[in-house]
Amino acid sequence: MSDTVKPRTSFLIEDILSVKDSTSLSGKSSYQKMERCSQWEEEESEKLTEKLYAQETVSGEHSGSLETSCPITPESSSLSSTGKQRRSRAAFTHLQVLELEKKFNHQKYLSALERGHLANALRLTETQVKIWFQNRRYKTKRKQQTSEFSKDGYKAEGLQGLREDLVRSSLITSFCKAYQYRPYLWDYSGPWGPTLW
DNA sequence: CAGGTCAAGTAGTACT
DNA sequence: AGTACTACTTGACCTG
Repeated sequence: MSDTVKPRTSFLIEDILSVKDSTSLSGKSSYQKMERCSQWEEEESEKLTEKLYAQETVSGEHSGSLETSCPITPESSSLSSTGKQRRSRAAFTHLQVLELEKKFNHQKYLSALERGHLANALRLTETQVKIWFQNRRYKTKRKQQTSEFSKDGYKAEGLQGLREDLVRSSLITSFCKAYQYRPYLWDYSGPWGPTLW
C-alpha cells in the first residue's frame, strides 16, 4: 500500500465539492472565505487547546488525558447477561477529539504514515483514527446534505447571514456537540462562554 | 423513557 | 487478495 491515500474518484469529487461548499458562504470568492474560515478555526482551536490543557491539568480528573475512557483491550470487554460479548464504546478524551478535529480541519484524508503518527501521538490505535476520520467525513457530508436541503428555506426567509454564522462557528459547534455529555468541563463564566455563539 | 450522539460493525465497492 | 473507502446500522451512553 502506498503512503498517499487516494480516495475513489467519485467520492473525491464529492468531498471536494462538500469541502468547498461547507466553507463557502455564498458562492462568491468562496476560496478566500475558506481561507479566512480555516485560519479563524485554527486560531480558535489553538485557544481551545490551551484552555483544555489548563482545565484538565487543574482538575486532575483527567490526568493522562490522552487515554480513552475505555481502552480497547481483549480483557476490557465484558460479557452480557446473555453470554454474548458486550460491545464496548471507547470515549475519546477532549484532547484526543480536539487534535483529531484540528487534523480533520486541515485535511480530510490521512496517509498511513500520518495516521500512524497521529495515533501514536494521541495514544489511539490506527484503526480508531481511521474509523474516526471515516465517521467524521460521513457526518460532515450528512450535515451538508441536510443544510443543502434547508438552503431554500433560508433563502426564502432571508437568513443567509445566519447561515454564515453557523458555518463560521463549525469547529466550536462540532467540538461542543462532541462533549455535550460532559458539560461540567465547560467554564461558562469565561471568555469561552455561550456569548461566543 | 424517547431521542440524540458516538465509536464500532457490516455490506458493497473501487483501487492496486 | 488486501486494503480503504462510503453508506448505513448497531449498541452503549447521555440528556431533558
